[in-house]
Amino acid sequence: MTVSRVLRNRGDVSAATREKVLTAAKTLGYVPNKIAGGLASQRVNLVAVVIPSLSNLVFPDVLGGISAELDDTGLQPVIGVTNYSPAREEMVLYEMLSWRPSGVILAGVEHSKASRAMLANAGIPVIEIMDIDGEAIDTLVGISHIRAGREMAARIVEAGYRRIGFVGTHMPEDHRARKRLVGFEEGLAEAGLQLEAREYYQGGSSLLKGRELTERILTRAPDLDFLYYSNDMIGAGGLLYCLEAGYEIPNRIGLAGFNGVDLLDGLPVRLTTTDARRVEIGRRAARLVAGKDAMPPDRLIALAPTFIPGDTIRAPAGSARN
Amino acid sequence: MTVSRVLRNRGDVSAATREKVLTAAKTLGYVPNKIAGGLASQRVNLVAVVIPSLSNLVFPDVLGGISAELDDTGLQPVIGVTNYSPAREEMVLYEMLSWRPSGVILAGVEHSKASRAMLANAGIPVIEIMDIDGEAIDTLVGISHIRAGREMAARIVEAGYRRIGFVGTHMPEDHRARKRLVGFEEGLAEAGLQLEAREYYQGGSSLLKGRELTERILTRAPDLDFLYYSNDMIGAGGLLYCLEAGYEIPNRIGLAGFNGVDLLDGLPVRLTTTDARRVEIGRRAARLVAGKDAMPPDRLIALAPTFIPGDTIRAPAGSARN
DNA sequence: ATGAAAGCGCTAACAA
DNA sequence: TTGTTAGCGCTTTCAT
Repeated sequence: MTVSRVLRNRGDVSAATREKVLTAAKTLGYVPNKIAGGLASQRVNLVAVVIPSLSNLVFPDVLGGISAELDDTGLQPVIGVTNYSPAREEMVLYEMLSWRPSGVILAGVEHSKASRAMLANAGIPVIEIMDIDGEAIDTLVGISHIRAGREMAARIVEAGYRRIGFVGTHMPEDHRARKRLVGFEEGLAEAGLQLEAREYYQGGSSLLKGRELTERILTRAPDLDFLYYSNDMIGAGGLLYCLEAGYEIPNRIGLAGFNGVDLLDGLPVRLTTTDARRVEIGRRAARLVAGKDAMPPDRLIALAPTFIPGDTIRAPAGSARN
Repeated sequence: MTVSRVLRNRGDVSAATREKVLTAAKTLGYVPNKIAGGLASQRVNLVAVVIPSLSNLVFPDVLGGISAELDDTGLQPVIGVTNYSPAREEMVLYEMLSWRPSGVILAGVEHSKASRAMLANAGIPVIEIMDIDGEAIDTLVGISHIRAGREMAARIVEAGYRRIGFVGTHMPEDHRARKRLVGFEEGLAEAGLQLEAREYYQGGSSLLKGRELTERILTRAPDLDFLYYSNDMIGAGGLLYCLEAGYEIPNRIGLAGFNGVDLLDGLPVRLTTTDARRVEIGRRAARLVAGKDAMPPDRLIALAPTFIPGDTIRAPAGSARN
């Protein structure tokens, strides 16, 4: 009926009736039923966004990018959280797809067979974000974490460090952290080096974890001259520990994290890290599902992880000191 | 038809046909259409959760509580973000209510008239969380931020501090931060004191902001002996600044934040703060919408903000030192 | 234990 | 420019 036309600004409606309908709707407190609308039109203005965690500082940034880019499109993000569990991811996807969203944005390229099948058959754009080291279901937007790890290794070696340790999460399902470590070790190997020590932890990242792990690894392997952390939060904890313990940074020991979170900008010393391009990844993914950008012909948008020097790594050997 | 019965484990279905349907569904990659289902049944397993921000460390915790408690109920949270804008909140609510969720959980008690009307007429449980200083639409779950501010003032005065400054956000729409300050000033007034200086900032909280503001306020008012921050993140930044600047903490100057985020646990010195009971608030709200708990007769679940002593406040005058 | 049929509140196509 | 009508894919009720 005409009401529908008015509420959706569709078709020709006289200004008079338009006005009438609008005021009637307002006074009645009418809220249209999108369930019926969606059923009738076979279209729904929702974009499913599936991420592993909200407490990880990384994902709010991605969501920010998505949300900013979706804002003027009439599309609405719907967020699902998997807690890094493939089984949960499958459930969440099933739930979300049963609402027939107009697109899916999900973190990572590792998914259960059933999840992949669901997504491939959904008949909607599926953008896998954050990580491009893997096989796309539809389209990938992200950085190579292998490359990020490898590049950091190169910088560290170049700066003259030789006895290098790693501190990171032991979550088999955090594939991006795992790939960074793989790339990192490859990078070291190219220079004829290998990791001297590793320290793993479970659960969320916090300054405290970073401290504890750093103390532990330096107790076990006191002659380490560099520590690579799997994220900035534990890296910052390690940094605080080293400062207190009196290590001279970056000469006696260097440190690097990963992500480039600006929350931590005010630390006593700026932590060396890699910007994971989180906001940009969110934006690009959203632009694709919104149809603002055309799908890339090779189904891939690869961004470059960006090295952030900070103060916890020496200048490369042979370079001018500033 | 029978298929529907199987997929929802309803009614009597023979094990044989049941099996048949299930395998057929799996091989076809069938995903039921909840839009149609929702329209037919007039029920939908979604709970709308509306919060101001995701980058604020507070809300992921609340969401964690909600999600944990909803997990075994078949209900799914759908998250909407308002960026502290009442207009956006109205839009988000409109969108969400048009999907006829089975409940709404939203942060704060300040909403536009239209928002209140929508929610009141939705005919579903509406739980306003975080803040109980205001008029409920339906039911409130949270802490009194006025009380939180007032109690912190009492502790500070009791510990013998007298020249007190405040560092906080200047967001007119962050009502909880505003109320804490109101309560704080009331608390000071009861002791015959008033704030000696204030420093406001805009935008997100970070360590760096905390540093800068602290330097600024201490430059303007060098004889302050206590700083109350509107959250832990800027409090931590201030703490780092004071440590570096050589202030003796907590004797020369004391510091306190708000929230009790454990992300920051590993700071060189533990920041005095107030636990805002975020996870518990999320849990209780979720239990209400899920029907696990009965609605409280007085439409209010008031939790107590919990003082966390930390190391940045002196022991109360006259108490035994430990 | 299974099938048949009505109808949820809209949209889209068509008629007036 | 406005009104009419037939579904959208399920759930619910009733009949078998």
